Amino acid sequence: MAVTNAEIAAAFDRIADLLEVQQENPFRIRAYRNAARTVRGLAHSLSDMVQAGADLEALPGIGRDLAAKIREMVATGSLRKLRELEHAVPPELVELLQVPGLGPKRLAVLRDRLGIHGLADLEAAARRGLVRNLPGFGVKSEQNLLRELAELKRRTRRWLRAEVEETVEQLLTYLKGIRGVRRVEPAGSYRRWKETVGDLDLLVAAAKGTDVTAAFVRHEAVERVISQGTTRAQVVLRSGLQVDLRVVPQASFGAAWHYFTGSKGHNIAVRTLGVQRGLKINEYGVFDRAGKRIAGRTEAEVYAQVGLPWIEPELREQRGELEAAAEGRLPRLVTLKDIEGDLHCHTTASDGQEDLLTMARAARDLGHRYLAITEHSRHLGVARGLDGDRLLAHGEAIDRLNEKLKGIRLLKGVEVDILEDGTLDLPDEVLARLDVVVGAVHSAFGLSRKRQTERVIRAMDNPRLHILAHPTARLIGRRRACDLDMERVMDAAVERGCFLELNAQPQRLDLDDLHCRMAKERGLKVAISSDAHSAGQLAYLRHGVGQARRGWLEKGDVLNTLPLDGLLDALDR
DNA sequence: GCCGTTTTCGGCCCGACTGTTTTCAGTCG
Repeated sequence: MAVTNAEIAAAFDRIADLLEVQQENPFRIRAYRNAARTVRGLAHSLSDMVQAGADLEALPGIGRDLAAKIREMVATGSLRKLRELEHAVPPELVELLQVPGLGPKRLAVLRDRLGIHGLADLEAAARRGLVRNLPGFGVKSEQNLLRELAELKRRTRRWLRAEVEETVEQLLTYLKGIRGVRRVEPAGSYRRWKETVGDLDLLVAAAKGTDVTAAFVRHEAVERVISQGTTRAQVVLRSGLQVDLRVVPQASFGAAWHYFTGSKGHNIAVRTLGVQRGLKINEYGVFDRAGKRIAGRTEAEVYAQVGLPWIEPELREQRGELEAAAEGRLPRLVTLKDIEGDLHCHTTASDGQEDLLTMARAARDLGHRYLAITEHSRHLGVARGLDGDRLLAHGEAIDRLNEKLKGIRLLKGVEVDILEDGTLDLPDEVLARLDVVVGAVHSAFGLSRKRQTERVIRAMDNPRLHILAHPTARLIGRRRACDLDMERVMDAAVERGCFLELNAQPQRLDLDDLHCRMAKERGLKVAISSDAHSAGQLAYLRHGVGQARRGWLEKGDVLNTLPLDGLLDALDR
């Protein structure tokens, strides 16, 4: 089977880890990490690109050597260099790099002086008090290592972005209440709307002399303080979430916000543009050769100094946004306000929690002009899926409600199961009487790539199907994506006049950002849908819009930015 | 290992905090 981009990226990262343990040239290590990031962010399969004879060296951070390694990986499925390194370095040794506070230098000391080769060795040595006497270590670092080892066992999770939204709001409110604080904003991956966040980055602009970090670490939710200075503090909340706070003067706010929003790769690229113009860019501003600050109050000022327009945070992933900005072809990203309606939700008729009227009113309150009611079909027993008769009766109830409703139109729909052989779970004559047919895989997730791809394409062969829901069926952190040849699926959808969904449930966000970009390249419109199972969940659309924006989608790339008439035309296959 | 309107060699983003030092190295983001 063809090697995936993720596998190639993982191999490069693994090489970087191993080189790090060997204390290789840090720039060489960075080159591997940069390449891994580039590969991970590609919208095309490298296997296909190699087969098509594409110029790999045109990719950022890929030169002669790494291009050859990519071709080797595609041809053989593995890397000789990686095998040699794995042979030379004990695997447990690499795990030690995960311990916060332990880098390659101190790791080498532990290995050479105490023969430590893994987490268990380190714990035993620290407990016996052997670590404190090593050069560069002391009692404090020995204790810290023991605590980090304990932490490591219970931690190592990422958080769904949606999970930490409430915490963010609470912390922002708290920080704004501190005297002398002028402005508080989230930064980091949270601001870039990544589907998961590893920790939370918050930025504060404060008047001189305001002791923000002292007040911050006193917040009731803070369990432990990792570090605390005058301009920066890192804490762990009771929930286990790590929060990094930075404090800067107002004149530096834009530069700092840009810097702490990242991504790291984007920042480095912007700084490098600065260097080329004789400028130094840091979190305090943009400085000329004389060391005079010439910008920094706003992000736009910083970008302007390197000759670029302001770039939306969701695009700052070092995936071509700087080039697009330089050439004046940044996308005008879709916004929540562009959304005209929602094409996927459930009521008490299947596994939803609220009735038709409640859902309709809630959707109208969000400004929607239409809402498709898409109950499950009979095959999905656990969700009390509907058979044809119940579904048609439900449709009559929707018709009756539409006569009374003002300001919003309910569409008759279904989320019909795509069975293992690619047929749909309800007869065509039932589907023909609906406005919107959403099809979804809810079983046999583990089929081979070939069979899964054919299954989905066969479902789209049925002209009654309009939208393929949560195409990969992944659940972030819980169930991996189905193995689909997404390029083939998308090509097939375009040929057949089908659409793909971006399911906005926080644990799905399926299509993901890269898939959105693949769709856009093909002119395939995406439906951003809440899949709400309650009235409150209708607002989940914001998560979907965030993901869509990460995928460079514009208003015209999103199916449900169409007004009702246009939508019904588009659904007419 | 990458990369080039200063360069095909010699650079490679930059600052904060901690702990161990007694002026700084290591680590992190």
